Amino acid sequence: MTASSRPLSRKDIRRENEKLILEAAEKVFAEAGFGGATMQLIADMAGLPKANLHYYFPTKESLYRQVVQAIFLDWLKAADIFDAAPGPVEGLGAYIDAKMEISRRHPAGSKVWASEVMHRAPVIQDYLETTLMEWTEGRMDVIRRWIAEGKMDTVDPRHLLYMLWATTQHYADFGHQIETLNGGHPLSDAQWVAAKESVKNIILKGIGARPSPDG
Amino acid sequence: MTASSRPLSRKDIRRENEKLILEAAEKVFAEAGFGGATMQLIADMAGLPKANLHYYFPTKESLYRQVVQAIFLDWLKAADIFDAAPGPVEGLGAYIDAKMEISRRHPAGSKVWASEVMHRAPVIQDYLETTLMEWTEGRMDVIRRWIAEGKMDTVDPRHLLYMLWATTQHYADFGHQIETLNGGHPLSDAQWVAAKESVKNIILKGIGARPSPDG
DNA sequence: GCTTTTCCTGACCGTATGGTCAGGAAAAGA
DNA sequence: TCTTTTCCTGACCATACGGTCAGGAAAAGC
Repeated sequence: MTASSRPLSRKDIRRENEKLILEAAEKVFAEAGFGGATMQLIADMAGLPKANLHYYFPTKESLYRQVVQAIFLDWLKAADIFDAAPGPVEGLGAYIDAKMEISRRHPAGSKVWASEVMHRAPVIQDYLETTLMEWTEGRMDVIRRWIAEGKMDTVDPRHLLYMLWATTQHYADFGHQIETLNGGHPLSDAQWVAAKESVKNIILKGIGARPSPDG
Repeated sequence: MTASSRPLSRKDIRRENEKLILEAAEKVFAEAGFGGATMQLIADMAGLPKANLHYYFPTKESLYRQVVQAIFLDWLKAADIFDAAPGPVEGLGAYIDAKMEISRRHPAGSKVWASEVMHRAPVIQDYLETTLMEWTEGRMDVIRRWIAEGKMDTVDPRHLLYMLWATTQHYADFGHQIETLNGGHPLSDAQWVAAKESVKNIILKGIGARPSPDG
């Protein structure tokens, strides 16, 4: 038997409610944009009175900021695979898989990020200039190393990264368009596999990625 | 000497003001999203009183609808090159060039489109289901023909199209992020050329596109 | 010249929104 | 048990927004 009826401690309550609010906020911000989202709608979706939202998050901006930050951290984490890999086939392949999986499982987050950047990043500009900049430089170094080691063609690592981001996030950000062009149905499991394979095949072949010797 | 001081005819006035409003609206909708945009801001940017906007466009929705429609028609037109080409190298190459050029010259339009689709296309869903669907089917036929003629590898034409859209539009929709990662400077002419070449090289090689015999 | 149509706009209105607050409930701490 | 701290919320407020309208200016039509 679970402890379902045990009275929640203060910490539990706070954690639980913040989670409820952040999840609801992510969905509403993704569907309506920052300007179109309303605190009332987020409150309804979280099942809490509006005033309670303002108890945990003083302003709409502060709530939005936390949503965007959470997404950004998630993304950074998802790219750890990149470094450990012996070469582009494994590294970029796994990275594409991971980002496609995020697009599938977490499309709202991707949309919020896209919307934030499209609006000139009013809230996370400092992240772009520091954390993302450093992350990007590091990944470009990895790619340059692979090129120097003859594991792939000489390509501009920056534009390769942009292509990876663009293609994988497209399946979340433009998911509605893709769904419509799929006859109104969400992509099936098999179709997601096909999408991943298509992306990986074209890009890995496109950069002349050669499998590592000891596969 | 130009006819700068000639009194404008009714038609001229209407055309001129509608153009002013639509241009201002596209920018404001792109920067703030539909929900964040205000008629007052659009009016200020167009240099007209707010009530005058409502004279030409009865509601905010109707103005937004016209902005999105204009963008959509622009995009369709830009893809004519696609059909006439003898093979993927020329056809897809020219298509990538054209779409990259739109991303460079017309980024606001791309952002408005992206925002509309991300919000489940409340205004142009019918376009997605009819015009875009037909357009997509037609282009996939062309790609299948090229595959059948041995001019490129066997790839899923649908996901190839998505990759083309994603990659080219990324340079408009995420232009701010790209600019930030470029040290805060917009891409130079040379950098745009490099971007185009990178995209074309990777994708065309990735699909095994073979140049047409009579180049 | 006279009438009709189109263009223009300051002032106004109802509503919805982000945010506040007083006051109560209840867990934590002593 | 008593006090303190945290949690909770209905009612309220000021503002900003989309949209209206009456009435005037000025081309177009005759």
